Amino acid sequence: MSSLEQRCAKAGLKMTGQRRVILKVLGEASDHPSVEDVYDRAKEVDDSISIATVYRTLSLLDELDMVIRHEFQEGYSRYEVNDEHHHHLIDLDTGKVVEFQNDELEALKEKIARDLGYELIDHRLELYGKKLPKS
Amino acid sequence: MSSLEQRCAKAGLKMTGQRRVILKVLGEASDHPSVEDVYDRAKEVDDSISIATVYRTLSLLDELDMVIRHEFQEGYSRYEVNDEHHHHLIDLDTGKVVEFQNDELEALKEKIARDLGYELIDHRLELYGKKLPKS
DNA sequence: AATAGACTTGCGAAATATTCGCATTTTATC
DNA sequence: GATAAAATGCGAATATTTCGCAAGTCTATT
Repeated sequence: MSSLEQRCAKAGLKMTGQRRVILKVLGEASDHPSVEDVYDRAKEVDDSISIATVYRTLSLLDELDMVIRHEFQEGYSRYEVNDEHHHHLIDLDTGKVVEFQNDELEALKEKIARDLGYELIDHRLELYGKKLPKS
Repeated sequence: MSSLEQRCAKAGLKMTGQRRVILKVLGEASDHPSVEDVYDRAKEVDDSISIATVYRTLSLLDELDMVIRHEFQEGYSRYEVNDEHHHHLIDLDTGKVVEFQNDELEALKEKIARDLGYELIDHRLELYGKKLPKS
């Protein structure tokens, strides 16, 4: 049983064939698949799966905080498994997504929120850039 | 002629009654109106205006960099005039949007992008928080 | 291993947000 | 004022996501 399946069980979700497939797809994805992407990959394993189930499952996983839903200004959502905290830099020429993490940034965000009188619950940061010529 | 109208003229856009109304609505907004909001406010001035025109105008203004389009994870877009650079903290209890600016943050973002080998073209940062009890 | 009952699924329809085609109107320019 | 290009309104089309419901499946309990 995968770690994702365990977390689902702990949340009281029934482990159906469709959910197992979707969790497998998510666990194996190294990109940030859209709902359609997840649907396509899941269909390769179980052709009978419906896109409504993919939507419903991803919503559930999002509520459980097991995945992160992104809206990279494309008009649709992309998902990734929520394990290590990080942010994204989107290459404006290729669409490639680079992940990064920065402790100084984390501290600064906390401080900004606190200074505004707020407890920081969540946040999102996206950088959009173009590749620099190698120097 | 408002400053927004001037910028439109400079871009070669024709100044129609509808555009004038939409620009006025945007210029007077102190919140972050959705397309529907802009449409409603514009209709109070000119009842014949169509929502398609509002969509088209906002898209144009976005391309011209005269407005900023936000997607605060609500399933629709909100707009604001692009004057002073700033970011947003969204109050999770009330939905209120607090604007802020932080130079240290700006410098850090530039540095992160550069270290990853990218020129920073654009970025977005949103903090989501809950109000701290006054101490 | 049969059963109950709640949960889940697939399907198509519906809801939402946004874009588009096209005939008509308006604008800026001459 | 005539002209060409641009903009508008309308309704239809698209795209993404949600929903209702009948049928199927899972888990716990006999």
